[in-house]
Amino acid sequence: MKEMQTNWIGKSYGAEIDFEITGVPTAGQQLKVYTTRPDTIFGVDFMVIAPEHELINTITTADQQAAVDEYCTYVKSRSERERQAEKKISGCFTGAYAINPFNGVKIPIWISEYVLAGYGTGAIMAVPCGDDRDFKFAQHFNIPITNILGDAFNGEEANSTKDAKLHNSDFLNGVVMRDAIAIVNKRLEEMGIGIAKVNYRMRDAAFSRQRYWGEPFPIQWKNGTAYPLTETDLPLLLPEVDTYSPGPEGEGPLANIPDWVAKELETNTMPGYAGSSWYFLRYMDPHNEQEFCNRAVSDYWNQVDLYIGGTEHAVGHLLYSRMWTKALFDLGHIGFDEPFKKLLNQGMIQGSSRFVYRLKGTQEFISYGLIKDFETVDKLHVDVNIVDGIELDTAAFNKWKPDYAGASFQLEDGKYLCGTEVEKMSKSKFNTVNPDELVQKFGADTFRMYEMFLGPVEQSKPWDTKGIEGVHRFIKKLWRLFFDELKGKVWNEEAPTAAELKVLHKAIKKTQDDTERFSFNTAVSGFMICVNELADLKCNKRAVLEPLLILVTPYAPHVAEELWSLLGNTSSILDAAYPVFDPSHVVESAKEYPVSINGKVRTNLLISLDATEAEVQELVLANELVQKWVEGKSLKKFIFVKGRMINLVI
RNA sequence: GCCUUGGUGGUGGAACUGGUAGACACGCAGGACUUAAAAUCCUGUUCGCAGCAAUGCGAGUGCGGGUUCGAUUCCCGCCUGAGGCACCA
Repeated sequence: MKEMQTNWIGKSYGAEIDFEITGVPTAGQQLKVYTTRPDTIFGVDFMVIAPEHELINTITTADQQAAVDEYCTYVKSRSERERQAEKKISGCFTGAYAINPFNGVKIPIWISEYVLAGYGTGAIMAVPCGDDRDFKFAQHFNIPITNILGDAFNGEEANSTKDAKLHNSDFLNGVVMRDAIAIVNKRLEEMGIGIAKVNYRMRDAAFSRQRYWGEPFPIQWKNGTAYPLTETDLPLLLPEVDTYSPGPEGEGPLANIPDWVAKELETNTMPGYAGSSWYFLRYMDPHNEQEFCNRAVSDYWNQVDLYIGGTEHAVGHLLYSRMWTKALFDLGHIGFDEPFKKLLNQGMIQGSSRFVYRLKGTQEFISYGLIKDFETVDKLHVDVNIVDGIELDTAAFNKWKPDYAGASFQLEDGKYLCGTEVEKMSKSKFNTVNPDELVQKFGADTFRMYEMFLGPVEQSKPWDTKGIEGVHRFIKKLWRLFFDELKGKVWNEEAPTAAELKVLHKAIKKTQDDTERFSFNTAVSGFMICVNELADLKCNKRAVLEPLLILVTPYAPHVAEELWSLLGNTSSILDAAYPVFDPSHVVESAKEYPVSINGKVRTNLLISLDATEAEVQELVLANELVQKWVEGKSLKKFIFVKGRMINLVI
């Protein structure tokens, strides 16, 4: 996550260096390159400039003019996509040379599309022995390679290390590369031909959307120039509209409002992250007419405790939110420079897709197990709702789409079997399931709890309703502790027993711990255990059930609230005090210890937790089964971990 | 190619600091209630071998090694799934 953000920002430390250019029609020109490795300056064997670089026009020699023109035309003919996809090595020599400022060596200047115009200066110094791309380029065009790495360079592939000692590097010989960077930078600055520089990756982040729902820009256009509204005209509110359809010529819906257009107001609106980057601050002080949030108020509420979001927000919402917060912090408007205390990445619920295989050019469908016998089949997504497991309902398939009305099938064992794949859930993949049906059948609480019960929140997994019955049974069982189908109300005001209090307080502890560490699936299983045990104890006592309901509330809020009110409570369960764990209810006096002999469990012994190690050893050795194993051998070691286990080494 | 993660029964998963692997649930099998079904309840369910049985023995957390009295957990090497990054000099 942090790495994604780091990559997105793309901060790099390097240097800009000016090189004299020689052997060209127009004298006195300089080539400015950006490099993160000034230490490798004695290994520069050629320069590369981007095909869009402006120097091309003035440094290309007459001899090379035709070749350069041809190359630039070729590059223009290739789309961005092509350039990304097929990474062909291509380039062209300009005929010009740069001069290495330290040793006067003439360095040929090449053009290649592997250098991007938009980053750094659009020009690089190429060091083939230290950079993979430069190395491949040099090999491809037979450019001699200078080795400044000594034994660290094998001549077969580039080595990008910073830890080697420099060779062939004049005043840097023997210096570790990492340390040489600062030395070179200092020299360059003294010579007035270079400067240490931090670079960022530029992003095309359009802060503008052609839609209605977003903050309107307080911008007014006059003769094609944008002017900000004066402060007295703020806030600028979205106008009421009847329709959200796009404006003429693909503009935003605001372009449909005559009044808005007449005032020449900007018709685009701000993107989602404009408001979502700081709305949590406004929530703290929503009615403040003077400022976005009073400092005393934000000091009181402080940071957001928990941010739950998928990784897709890493470089979207989360990153911008952090940036805005840092800016507001620097300006002194808030007292913290990170918006969120804690981050939780929930996993994605994926879809489980099903496929059918159509013989090319026909309406004949081949069952999954048979497709290897055919050469050309089309693999097509099929609606998961007409597939039972992996068996296709062929009649439903015929009805699914008009095209398939006349489809025929090649079956295996009388069935048409589908292929499967786990993918992102998507309508286009026909693997979506509608939660409404499940909510209608089982209720929202069951649905909610089942999602939690599926497994750890941060894990992605395919949606599968196989176990939902179990959660639903649990909720019904919880209900039956209060109301019996035949007898009606069964809950009572009797005083709880020690055993019942133990069950309750075990549950309080477990829910607390598991919720704290976002282990919702195990918390749900804890509730199941608690309800199972209370049912076994036939406990229908209010004194136990009421606290349990409060624990359950975040997990099954509707049922909890309903039962809470049926118990006669007049205020919401959301306002009830959270139960306090009392360890005295769950203390054990004895433990059923597993007794291992050489690491294998051979028996269990119930032993008091008060017993000393010597007493335990005596008890264990007296045991018949243990004696059988120990017989004839000597006890080498006795391991006793109080409250855990016993191990005998013989 | 680089980085981050995961791999445990038929299935989803549990085991929090190295201490009884498989909690809880699904599914399956058998049983109770019922004219029947639904609902509910009870019993069993990692695999293999032996036994009428209670039970016993052995193997077992992707694979191969190591550390340890003891490893799903720690270390080394490998296989494999998922996600992200990738001409950024």
